[in-house]
Amino acid sequence: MTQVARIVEILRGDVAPGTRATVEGWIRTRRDSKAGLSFLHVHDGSCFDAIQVVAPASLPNYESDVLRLTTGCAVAITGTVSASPAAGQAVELQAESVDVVGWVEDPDTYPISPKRHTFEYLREVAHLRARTNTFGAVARVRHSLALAIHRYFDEHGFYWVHTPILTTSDAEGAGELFRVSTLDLANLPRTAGGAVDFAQDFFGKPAYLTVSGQLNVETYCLALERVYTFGPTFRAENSNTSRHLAEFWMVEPEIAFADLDDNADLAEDLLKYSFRAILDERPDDMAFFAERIDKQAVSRLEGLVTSSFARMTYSEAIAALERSGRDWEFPVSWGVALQAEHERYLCEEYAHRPVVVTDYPKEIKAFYMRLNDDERTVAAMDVLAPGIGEIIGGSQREERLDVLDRRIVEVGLDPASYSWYRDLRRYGTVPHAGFGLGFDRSIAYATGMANVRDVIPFPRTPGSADF
RNA sequence: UCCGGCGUAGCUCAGUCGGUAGAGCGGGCGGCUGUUAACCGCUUGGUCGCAGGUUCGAGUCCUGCCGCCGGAGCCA
Repeated sequence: MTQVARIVEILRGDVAPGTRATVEGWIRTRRDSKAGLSFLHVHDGSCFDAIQVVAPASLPNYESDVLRLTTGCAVAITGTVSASPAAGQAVELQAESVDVVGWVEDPDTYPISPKRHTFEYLREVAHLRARTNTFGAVARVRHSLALAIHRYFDEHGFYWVHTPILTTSDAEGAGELFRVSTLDLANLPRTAGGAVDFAQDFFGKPAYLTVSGQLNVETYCLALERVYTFGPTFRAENSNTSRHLAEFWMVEPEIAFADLDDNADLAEDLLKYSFRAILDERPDDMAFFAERIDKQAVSRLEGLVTSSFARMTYSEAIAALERSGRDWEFPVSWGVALQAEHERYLCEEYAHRPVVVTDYPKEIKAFYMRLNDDERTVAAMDVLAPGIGEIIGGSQREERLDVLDRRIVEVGLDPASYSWYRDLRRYGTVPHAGFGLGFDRSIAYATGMANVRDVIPFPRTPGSADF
């Protein structure tokens, strides 16, 4: 009886030499030898490496099938696992049968030919790019990081809360919203005044895709104490950068009976735990990233998990920027928002590691962030990572109803629109805090991939939502 | 949205001063070899993004449009 084995099981030695096994996967390369055999490299996604299959010319379908195999063909190969006599691999599979499950109908135009491709090109063939070394590695690291994040929270008493994707809250203030409607766009119902009559829409009012689960998850925080969201988030901003997606994944923990220091501790602990997990669980993929994508990929993570993050207040950051003697494109003074060039300096040149910047001027932050005693700043924090910029943004939340109302009015919003959010402050309010971690940005940071469009399977950006 | 750059073979690119379209890789054929991003030879392969304009002649110069990429802003 022959068992189907994942390639990783064979390569790591779980299948003893001499054992018959079947592997199922896709051809990466084929090399023929006049010694009377062909070498097939087969990958199945179970690990970075492909397995070398030795296909002897004595196979009945050697001429008809094996010699016609090209990159991308799907195969099922049964053979004997054996030690490899040549350098390059410890074990290989001596084929007894090679079944072609699916041919590549035209090797000349197969989009993933065995050569280097630019990432820009591969985005155009996103349905096939997962077969490449790079995107297979990204997929495995992405999976590993997601599971590590869930595991961290589970081990620390957090509950995963499924906050809604659809929302009718139109004033979250975190970005442009995608409208969701079942109205006939070509024949919109109108009110007497001529406006679109959203009373006839699916929810009886305007609806959108969520830009953050935070406000919702705060409600569960004030019941279960430690909670988090992990799901897709949507922003209809016309952002065209290597760090922005219209649909991205965000992790938003929220902790009760906690202040900004607890929040920063959590952010640092979570990042260290989950990045350490990548190093432990995906050494093969990370070695590839360090070799081919970004030489610092492994050393950067190793440094991150063993050293503490730098921490400074916004005021200290401004002072450091002023002392730098740099000629900033955007002049620095207390009260201005930190620009990309400032954030880059702080983590890449000033601290040489991730930096937590806290206590920003209230004018440049959201209304729900807790007002500090100085009445000028709020208990906000950003975590800045070298090479990628802001990967975390968070705050201690304003738990005092009178102060919250004052802030809502100050920024021009209507307290009546936040009735359930205000109720949390009316009924058993407690200090609490939380943050948003950009999951895709974290993958980019960990792998050294330069563009978040290449760390998510099917990127959505302005003007682009194919596949 | 703003600034900059780029659109030439399946892919990555070169193409000089405006003068009949090139290379590498891939694919095909052959050679060689327990090979390993193999190597050697031959070969295949083009709406030069689209539409106008200038010119005897445009891949090349001009105008408009479309698409993509990078940076900025917004943010995660």
